[in-house]
Amino acid sequence: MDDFDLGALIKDHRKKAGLTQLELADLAGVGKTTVFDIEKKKKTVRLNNLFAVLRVLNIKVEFKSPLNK
Amino acid sequence: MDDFDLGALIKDHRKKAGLTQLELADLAGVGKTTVFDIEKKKKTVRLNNLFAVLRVLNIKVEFKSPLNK
DNA sequence: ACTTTTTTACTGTTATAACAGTAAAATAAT
DNA sequence: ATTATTTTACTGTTATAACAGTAAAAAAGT
Repeated sequence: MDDFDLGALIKDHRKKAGLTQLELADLAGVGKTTVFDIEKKKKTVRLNNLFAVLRVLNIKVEFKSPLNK
Repeated sequence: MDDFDLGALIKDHRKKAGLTQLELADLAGVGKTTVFDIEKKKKTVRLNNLFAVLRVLNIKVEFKSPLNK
């Protein structure tokens, strides 16, 4: 669940969108270091910053449990 | 995507697991304030802390995009 | 090969998340 | 209704994420 390489997913989508780290950072309203950290799988980033990046790249988040499945 | 009430989901699962905020916090290895903040939809929590809580509650995270769908 | 762009990596500073402690509401239990 | 438990809310302190700046390494373009 947690070992999933979210950084690679984001990098891949960023590339396909033709964006540099800096451009993505600007669009998401975060610093370039934050985008770099996220792609490098840093786990201590703030949720709102990650979500801001995901929003730009049109990546949606879903939460699944044995209950609400 | 972002307006989803994750706090309510977590609170619901915690209740169904018969855990108090403090117990969940201890199990997840975070402070009680963090669990409180997460349930109150605070968006600036750290990713690793949120994931630690989700792990205890058996809630999985999925990332979906128009590409990898 | 050279130039330009991008990424990686490190810095010092600033803002703030995380935390334990406390106490007052709110809720549940007897 | 009392008591006990849990949740909410507020503190001050500490740890660290975020940030811009810089520069070197890597990649892409000419």
